[in-house]
Amino acid sequence: MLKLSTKGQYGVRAMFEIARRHPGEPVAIKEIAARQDVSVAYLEQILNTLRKSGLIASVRGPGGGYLLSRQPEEISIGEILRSLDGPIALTACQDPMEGCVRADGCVTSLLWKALGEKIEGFLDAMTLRDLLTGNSIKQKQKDLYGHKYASGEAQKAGQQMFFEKTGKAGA
Amino acid sequence: MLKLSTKGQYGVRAMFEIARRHPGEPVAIKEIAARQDVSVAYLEQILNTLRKSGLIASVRGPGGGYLLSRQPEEISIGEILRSLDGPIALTACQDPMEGCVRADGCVTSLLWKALGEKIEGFLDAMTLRDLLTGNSIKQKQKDLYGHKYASGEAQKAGQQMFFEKTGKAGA
DNA sequence: ATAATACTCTACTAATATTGTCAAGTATTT
DNA sequence: AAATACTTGACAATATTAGTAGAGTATTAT
Ligand code: FES
Ligand code: FES
Repeated sequence: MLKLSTKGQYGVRAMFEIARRHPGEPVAIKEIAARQDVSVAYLEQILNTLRKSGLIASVRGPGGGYLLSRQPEEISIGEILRSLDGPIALTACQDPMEGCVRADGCVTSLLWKALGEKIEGFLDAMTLRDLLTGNSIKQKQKDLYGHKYASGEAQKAGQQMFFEKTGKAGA
Repeated sequence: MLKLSTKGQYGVRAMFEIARRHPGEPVAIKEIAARQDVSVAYLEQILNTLRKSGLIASVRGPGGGYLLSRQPEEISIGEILRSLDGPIALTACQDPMEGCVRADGCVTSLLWKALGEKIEGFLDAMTLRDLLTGNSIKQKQKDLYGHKYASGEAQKAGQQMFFEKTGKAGA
């Protein structure tokens, strides 16, 4: 249960490949496809979406490819996944597009909401930079757990979110 | 993305209905169906699975129905969901049944693993008792966040899990 | 210019998983 | 023995995911 789409997974891995060379030469789609063992056609679809979301930029012509639009520490995993798979919506009731009439009287509503925010908090706090430095994942988790944050963007996503960001399922 | 199946959702709500009357008379499937607005046939399927997992027991004959097998504080949401939808497996690589050869060389592996454990920790720490008391969800979250746990079962699921439970994707 | 390289876009199909229904059967109690 | 209620397995409808195909556009090196 709670499966992540391959699109999302490939997207994150592709972004990682692009981030590896940042700042530097554009990364060709062909190269990413080879490294990550995904078809070029499928990757095109994915990168195209990411480009439209403004996370990457493309350079055409020979020697062209993709570049990060921002610094690695300014691109969170959460953003990448949302761009490709839409917002996290554990249940139909939590989906901003659908909403639920009963929400107030429903016990599980709070439960799913809390979980959703917890997940989103994690994904928004984790950036490409964290992936690049690799071993920082464990450290970061410890930080998250111990109530402190390591990298810039993260502060927005942590503690505050858990208690203040309530405008989501309200509909 | 990261949708929870209706099966899982209905299952949790059904368990909640059963827990409401605990300890006491068995709860008829018909009653649950009416309260939660789910078809009897679908619920039968769900409750049957839960019974086989040992979370509930059934009483036959007139006046029969379903009862909790354990105390509400001993039944976690995580257990309910795993029973109905199988283990949490964000990616194929994290799935205990599949595993991944590349796991060691893959950056995102740690990421999904960490997220999966975070989710599982949350779901295992949350019990039917918490749903019954309702307002404790917020409090519990605060507890979780602040590094302490409120109810029995929870201790197993929290801090330890984040740093020690590593046998999952190892395959 | 023009060929080679590389990104862009839309549509479509195949596979899979989810969601839920149906019907016949078994057990228990009044 | 009749009513109630759980039990089981098969199956159909639907939705989503995953991935392919192919035609097209832009850019640059020569
Ligand atoms: S039924 Fe919509 S929030 Fe529970
Ligand atoms: S490809 Fe299997 S862990 Fe990354």
